[in-house]
Amino acid sequence: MKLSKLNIKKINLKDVDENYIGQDILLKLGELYQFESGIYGYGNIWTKIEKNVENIIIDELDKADCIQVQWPKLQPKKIWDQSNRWNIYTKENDIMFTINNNFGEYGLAPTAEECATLFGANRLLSYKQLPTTYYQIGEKFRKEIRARGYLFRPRTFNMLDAYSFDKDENGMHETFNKMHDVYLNIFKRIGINIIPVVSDGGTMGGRVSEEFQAITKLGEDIIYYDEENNVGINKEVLDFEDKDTFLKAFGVSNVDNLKEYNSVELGNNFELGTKYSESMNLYYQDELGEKKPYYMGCYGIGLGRIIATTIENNIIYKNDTVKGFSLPLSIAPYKLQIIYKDGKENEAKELYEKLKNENIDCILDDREGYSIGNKINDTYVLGTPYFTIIGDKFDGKTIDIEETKSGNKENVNIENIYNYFNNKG
RNA sequence: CGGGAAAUGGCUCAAUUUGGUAGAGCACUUGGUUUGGGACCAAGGGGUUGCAGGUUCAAAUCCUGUUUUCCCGACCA
Repeated sequence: MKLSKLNIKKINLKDVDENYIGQDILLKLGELYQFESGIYGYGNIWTKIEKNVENIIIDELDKADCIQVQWPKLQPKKIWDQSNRWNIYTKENDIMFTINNNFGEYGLAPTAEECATLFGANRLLSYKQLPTTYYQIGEKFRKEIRARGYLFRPRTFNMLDAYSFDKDENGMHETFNKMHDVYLNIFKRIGINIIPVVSDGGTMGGRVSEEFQAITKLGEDIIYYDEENNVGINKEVLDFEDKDTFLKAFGVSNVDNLKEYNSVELGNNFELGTKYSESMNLYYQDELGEKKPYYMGCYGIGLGRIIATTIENNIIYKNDTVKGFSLPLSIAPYKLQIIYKDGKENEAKELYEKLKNENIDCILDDREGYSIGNKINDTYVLGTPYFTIIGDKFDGKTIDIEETKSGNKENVNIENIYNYFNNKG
């Protein structure tokens, strides 16, 4: 990427919203655009971060034998009637955007249990094909009563949603536990500290649902976290449970170990049981040739929330003033920003081309009329984790690479840059 | 839906109390000097003050209505 082509706006860091610094920076750059409350457009930076997050998710899910598919965002009313959820979603909860014209009546997908169940049941005819998990990544629509916090709670957002089919309850538990591990790997690779949180105490000792929470002061949720046992409990849950028994059941040995944090829910998994299979009348045949309902689970991750959380949790300050933010290498759209002094354009371009050929995503700051200081500072504003300056001292063999987050500099041989980033990733 | 705040150039805001030619900083355009951690000089463009109505000789300013945005709450399979 040549920075002259990105067309980012010059911004004044004194003007940014102090509550949501990172997202407001992107908004002021023009890298996010608000069309209406809760409805946003995404620029190149956000889009590329999201692609990187997606690729990690896809990689981990595929390793776990999950199947990537796509279902419509425009969903016919009749399939929601089939599961008896149309009235719930359009009236009781009133969370679904609907379209009604002479063509028919539709809902804009807030989730996809109906599609998944129909799609799965059409081809999973025998117990031999179970368990199977399908997943998709795409836009979801929800009539949130109050959108807030930029991409923390918007009305349309990109989400991973996976749906598992098992032949019985035990199988469903196994799949649920497997997905728990897969999710932890995903968040680890993305670079987010995640806390699995008990969010439903319906069945003592059995997790029928769990949330994946990240600690951030901007979160709307409050969790109690037992660091020693790596267990979190949502505050809401404790309000209506027998505390002591409940906490013990989930491995909290000492109530004093619990610390209170603000957090945001990045993922949520549920054991659905036979709810959809039975309400929609969809079955498979077991070993004895008998009709049996699928035992299902669903697993969601909000991509926008992951990015918003990552950005807001990695704000860079210097001398108590905001400089920008720094993205983890694993999801940064560009790993290195190349800055050069007047007269070093050719050397810089040569380096840029070389790194491009080695598949290291980088930004060449080829804008004219900007001082070195301007260019350095824009590295922070774009979240690029590393930058280098091709200046008078450049010897053609090595470059100084500075990490924006720490300010640490390392002298790296140009021939070793690929390994340099690879070892960190 | 209840409570609160706000709406003035691309951004952040002033002028509203006490009605009287709509301003600043940043951004943008042109020319010049700068260029290693958010430089400077000069010239310039851009706003029917969210919308509608009313009061007045005169409305960004007063009155009524309306829309939108943000915050707190309720809500969030």
